[in-house]
Amino acid sequence: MTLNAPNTGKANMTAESIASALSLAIHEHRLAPGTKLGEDDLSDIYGVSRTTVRTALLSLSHQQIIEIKRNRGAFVAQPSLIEAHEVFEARELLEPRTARSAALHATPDDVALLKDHITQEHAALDAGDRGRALYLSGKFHLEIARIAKQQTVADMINVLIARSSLIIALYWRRESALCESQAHHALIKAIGENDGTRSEELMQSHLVDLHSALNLHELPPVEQNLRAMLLGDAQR
Amino acid sequence: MTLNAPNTGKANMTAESIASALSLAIHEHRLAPGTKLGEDDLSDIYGVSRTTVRTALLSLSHQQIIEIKRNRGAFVAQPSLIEAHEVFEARELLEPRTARSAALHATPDDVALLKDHITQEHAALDAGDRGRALYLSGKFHLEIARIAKQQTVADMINVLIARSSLIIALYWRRESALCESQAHHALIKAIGENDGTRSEELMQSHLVDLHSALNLHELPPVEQNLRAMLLGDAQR
DNA sequence: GCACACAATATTGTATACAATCATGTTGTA
DNA sequence: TACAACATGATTGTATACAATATTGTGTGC
Repeated sequence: MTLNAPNTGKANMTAESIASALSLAIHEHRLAPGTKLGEDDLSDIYGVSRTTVRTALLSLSHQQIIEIKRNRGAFVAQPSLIEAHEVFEARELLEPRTARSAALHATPDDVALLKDHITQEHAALDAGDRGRALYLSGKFHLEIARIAKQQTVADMINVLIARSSLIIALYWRRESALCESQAHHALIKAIGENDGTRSEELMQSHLVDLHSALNLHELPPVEQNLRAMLLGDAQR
Repeated sequence: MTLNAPNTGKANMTAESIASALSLAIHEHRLAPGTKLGEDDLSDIYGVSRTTVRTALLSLSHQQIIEIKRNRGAFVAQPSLIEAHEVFEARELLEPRTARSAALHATPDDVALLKDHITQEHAALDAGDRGRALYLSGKFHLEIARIAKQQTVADMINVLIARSSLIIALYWRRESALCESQAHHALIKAIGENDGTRSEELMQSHLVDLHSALNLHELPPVEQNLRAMLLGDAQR
């Protein structure tokens, strides 16, 4: 298993850093939806007591990144198709107008930071690290909320982005990983020109685009997947 | 201190029920912003170990209802003025369009439920229980999100409502507690007529109205309050 | 008498121990 | 052989014990 976060196993592992490490691993699709997160395993891996692990898991469950089933343990969340739609609908409520606000607030430094983000994302893609590219792509959206100076909305978007990553793991249809790069470039341009209206429009259409790239008819939860795996695709 | 939730001190107190009890107490302004929530006190009150209390507190801190300061304990949150504006801005992003959606989904039963909510709220006001009336008023907004069948957005609104209650405790200006009753009645009417556009407009103006009822120049955090309490209002 | 340092106390943070629950493997019986 | 009841092991839930940190009280030196 690949849980090698930056400081795995080292000392000074707080509940927060463990939560971050797990969150990153899930973001980057190193941990698949449905994966069991045993407390003993994690306490061994990170060298802390189960108490600390449980705090971290509780934190992640509040972000709906993992699901804690009573007396059965923690599992990487498997958003249903309904939840998937809800998440993208929520993003469509929050992000377009946040992008407008960001465009009005953005300084040249902000724009440079966004460009740097895209550069890193491309570098990750070139290195074949799709997971990291996806993570950085999410951070791009979060950065826009930060520029808009709206921490409360940024926090909500952050959670929605994490859940989006799980949704993409389960329901993504398109093959090309580059498909959104154009949208992000156009957004940067509009934000750099302090064009609020255009930024809002671009964000809106970008999100609709992402939303429409979901495979709406796939049956995701493990049980159904098990069916498919055992009976072959014909039964789906 | 008045922490007498429905089943205070009784058996079968889970972390969740403790969190609910505390959340309700904060909602109803029985616990003021800044109040220290000592772990030993709570474990005595509810008859559980500190472990259970801590999970409850952690849950509330994730909703930003309380603030946990490392090595110093948990306190009822004291949103800053900036946060106050952010919370209402976020609500203005989410709730109007959710109200529209609710209007399109609403069944007669839903409308009856909303009316019942208002009746209860009036009853609480007549009984002089302003705290409970405020709580019910918040639940009214949450109910609309539920009718819209958007759990993800409903969860976010739920958190924002709780924080709004704290904000009202700190920054509320108006005297009349009835001021929003009209707005809620109008909303029910529009939703009952399945008039999405009007519902959205009404919710928007209702939120703007609430937002504008905040005292923008009040200095809230305890430190300043302490100054005021010790030096008198002249120093503010 | 005042400020600073130090000690005592109280409270939180973390680890460990025990209890409860669930999953699984075994055995007995029809 | 098939099924059910039971026993075993593993894993989570809760409580307690210990360590670390912050707060408060006291004393000493100037």
